[in-house]
Amino acid sequence: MPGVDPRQHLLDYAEALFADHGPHGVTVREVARRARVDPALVHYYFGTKTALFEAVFTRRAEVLNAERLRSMDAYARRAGEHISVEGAVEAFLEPILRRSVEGDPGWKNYFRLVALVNNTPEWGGEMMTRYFDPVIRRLLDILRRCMPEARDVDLFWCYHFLSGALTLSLSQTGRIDRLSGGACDSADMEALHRRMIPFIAAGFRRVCQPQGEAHVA
Amino acid sequence: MPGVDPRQHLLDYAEALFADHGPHGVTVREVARRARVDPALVHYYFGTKTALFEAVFTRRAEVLNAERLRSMDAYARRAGEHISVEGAVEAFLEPILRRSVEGDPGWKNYFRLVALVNNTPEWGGEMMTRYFDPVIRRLLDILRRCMPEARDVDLFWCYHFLSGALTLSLSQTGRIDRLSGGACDSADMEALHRRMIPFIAAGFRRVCQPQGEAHVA
DNA sequence: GTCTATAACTGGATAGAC
DNA sequence: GTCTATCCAGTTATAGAC
Repeated sequence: MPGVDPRQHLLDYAEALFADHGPHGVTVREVARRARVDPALVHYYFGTKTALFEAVFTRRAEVLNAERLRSMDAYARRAGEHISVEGAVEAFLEPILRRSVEGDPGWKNYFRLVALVNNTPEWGGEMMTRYFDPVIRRLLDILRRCMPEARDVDLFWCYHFLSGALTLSLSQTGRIDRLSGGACDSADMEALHRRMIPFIAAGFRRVCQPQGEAHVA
Repeated sequence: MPGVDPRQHLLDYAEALFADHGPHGVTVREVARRARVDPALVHYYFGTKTALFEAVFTRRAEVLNAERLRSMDAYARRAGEHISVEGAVEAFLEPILRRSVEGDPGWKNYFRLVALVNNTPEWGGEMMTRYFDPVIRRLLDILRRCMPEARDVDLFWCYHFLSGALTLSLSQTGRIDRLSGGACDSADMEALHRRMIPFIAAGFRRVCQPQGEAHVA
């Protein structure tokens, strides 16, 4: 393979395999075989299998986090006083949903991996915190401005529901396709986007702002 | 261990380990070691590691599904014309949340395992469908009566959000504890219950019944 | 039913030639 | 940087004694 960085090449295949089977379900040899790279080179580049896993997780996290912070800042500036729960959630999710809609297979694999990690006790609590907390705090800051009377514990729990709904939707298990007998397509990220924002925003309002539920911005 | 069924005993320890690390992260030897049972007996009782995993998953699914169907039927009878989205979701979730509140460690491990499976492409689509679809169809039947104008695709997507929010909440990764700096306790299933029902019900209404959002039952 | 022994194999990791 | 050869710990699974 001329002109290809073998390091990035390995990360791509490791990402896809880790997303399907989880780190324990993947062997270094299998990653190397798929990438048509010698198994010993995986250790040359990354040292250990665990380090390879961390490298996969880090690579896109940094790109994504930076963009999500920009997206929320831009929204807050743009909206000014007319800030809304829908707008905040939209700004938080947009960088993820846009990449999903665009269909880049690397990003789709990455999101499946995040979903798996998020729901696995062995890594979930620690890794998700380490990589994504700053972005979430920014979202909650904006939501506090929309709902000044919201209690922090309510905001945290509602974010937890958002996180679960989002990661399952990104995990692409084909679940909703089977459940609906083909009426829904788990790869249709446009359909997801249209429903997810109002669903989540309505939930936040109901729990965090029980009195003011009626006035939708 | 006198008077203990070694089969159930093995299932308990396998359940706990599978829930923590996923099937690939667990060895038959480790299950046997924890259960203080000879490794060869695992094969004697269950045949293969995969069969052990299926046995773990099946054992409680049957108990739980039967009770969830009863719970929803009882609610539909009791509520009659005054059926509500909140009530339907509550009836659907009650058998799960009650067991979580009661704190039986076996059930808590099982719920963590379901969360992990739900978000792993390797098994998620197939196993969740095979075990849980009848219960979900019953929920959607009741919701259709609450929201006659709801479209099926909307109901399926909203259920998907419910499923993601629920399984992440049951996965007990300690995520929300860290995120909230200790203000929330992921093991506090009462706190979960109080917020989850209104959050999910509001989301369903907003997406499936955009016109009638104002009149809460 | 239970345990010992072992077959047959695969895993991560490395030393060292090129 | 790349690849061959290999170490060795650990894997599922089973045969066969008790």
